[in-house]
Amino acid sequence: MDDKQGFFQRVYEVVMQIPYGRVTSYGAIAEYLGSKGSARMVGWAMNGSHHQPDNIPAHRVVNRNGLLTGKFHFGGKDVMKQLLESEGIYVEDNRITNFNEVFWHPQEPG
DNA sequence: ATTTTGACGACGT
DNA sequence: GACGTCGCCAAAA
Repeated sequence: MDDKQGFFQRVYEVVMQIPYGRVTSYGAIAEYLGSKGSARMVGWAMNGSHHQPDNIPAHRVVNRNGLLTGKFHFGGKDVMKQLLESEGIYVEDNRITNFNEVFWHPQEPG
């Protein structure tokens, strides 16, 4: 909708489409956007997600290992973990144990 | 305009 | 299989 000012807005739209109780990886989003190698840009976009008008479930985005790499950006140290657990996602030692079960891919039903 | 960065990923050792 | 390095690419300083 409206004009996409850049790569960031594109990322936000995809992240907001992540279903409840599901997670995805930076690379998956980047690949969906056509820039497979720009997984870092996705994370960077998340850095600005806080000042976005919409609620960006950035806690549902983890790296390809299912590791909560960006948990430090949520203010607290275990905020991200608790958010994921609140959605039925099992997290242990900053890592999603059932990552394979809750993994979600953009533009795919599930 | 150039340089630095950065919540990653894949490959090499 | 753990650790190290390179590569990608776009935005902020």
